[in-house]
Amino acid sequence: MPMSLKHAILTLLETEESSGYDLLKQFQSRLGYFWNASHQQIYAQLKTMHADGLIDFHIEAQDNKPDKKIYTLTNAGRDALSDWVRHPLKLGKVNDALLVKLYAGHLADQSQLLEEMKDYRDNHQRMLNTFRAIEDEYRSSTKKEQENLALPYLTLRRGIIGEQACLDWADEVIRFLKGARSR
Amino acid sequence: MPMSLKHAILTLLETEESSGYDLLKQFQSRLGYFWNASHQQIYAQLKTMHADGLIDFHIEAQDNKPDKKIYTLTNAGRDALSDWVRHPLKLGKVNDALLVKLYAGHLADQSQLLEEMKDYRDNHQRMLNTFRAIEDEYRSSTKKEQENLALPYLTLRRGIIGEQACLDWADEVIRFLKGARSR
DNA sequence: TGTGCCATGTAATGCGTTACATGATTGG
DNA sequence: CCAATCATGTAACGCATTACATGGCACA
Repeated sequence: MPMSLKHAILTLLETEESSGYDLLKQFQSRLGYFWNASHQQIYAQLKTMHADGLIDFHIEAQDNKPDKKIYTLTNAGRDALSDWVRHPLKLGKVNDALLVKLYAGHLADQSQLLEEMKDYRDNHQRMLNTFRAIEDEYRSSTKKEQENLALPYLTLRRGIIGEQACLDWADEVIRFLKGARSR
Repeated sequence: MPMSLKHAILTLLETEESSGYDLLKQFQSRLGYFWNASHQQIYAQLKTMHADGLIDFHIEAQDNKPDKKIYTLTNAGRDALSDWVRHPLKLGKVNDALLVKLYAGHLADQSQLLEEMKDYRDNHQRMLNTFRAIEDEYRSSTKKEQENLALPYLTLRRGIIGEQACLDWADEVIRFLKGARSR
């Protein structure tokens, strides 16, 4: 069982029919933590999934805007999704360029590294803030809604815990680099 | 500036000349946290890097073992590496299949999901134990050595903090899934 | 007039995975 | 005898990135 964009798209369509553009927006906004894809990738994937009979579409005309292709799951798509959910995954691979860079950090300016770490920290701080805002929204919703969104909420928690870990680590590194500079 | 295996290999060769197999072992063991690559990928990459003049090699014969191709950095390779280190990176993309699965978790058995989360937890616990063992080694080395390994140590810290975050999150999810089952 | 959003794509290239392939040695 | 480790690769395929392309609308 390979993992791919395919299953992420099936998952989103299972909840709500969408156009390629809608999917892109979902990835960019609230699902950014767990999956990212470019519009080119999404449109290409939708095309092959349609050819494979996993999804169907109809055209929706709009006023003052281009037409949309609204995709929906077929039965085959639904089957493929629940089949995938039932199979265990391999552990995700870690390929983190920043760590490679730090490992080779003696080749760079300390102050340059420090700048890069600060940027990294800022970016993750921003992500964390976004996630916390979504969490607040969730917490102030009705009990009924909280039950419905329990699983998505757990994925959000992954985002929050993960971003906090990024910040903690970044602070450690920044502290070190500042210390090293003063020597 | 794209990131790739190339820079990870340059980084390793900068410290120590190695064969493709040696590099593989380094990725698999202590560098597992920040970069992973298969042997096929590594051999292919070494070949193109050699063609591009970034590395050189000599053959080393061994008793009772196949010959090795020992690669070293060329000046061009060294330049390419320090050049790369000087340029800022984009943020890494998050594509986490487990989160997609959890998001679509209503399509699966709760007990199946629970099993998968437990496996996930075990795997990350194992990683954390490995990293902590390396950390203990580091902490019990001489001050001189600690200074030399300060940057690699920071990458190890990323591993430790990150794995701990995985465990914390996994526990949260497991607690939830157990609760849901009893309802 | 320019920037950005809406909405869709193609083409080329690069990166990663899976399967296939060889052949010797060591240890249970 | 079987499995694992050492050591190297090829070929086919799939997934991701970058560049290129179109065209209307809204807002400053």
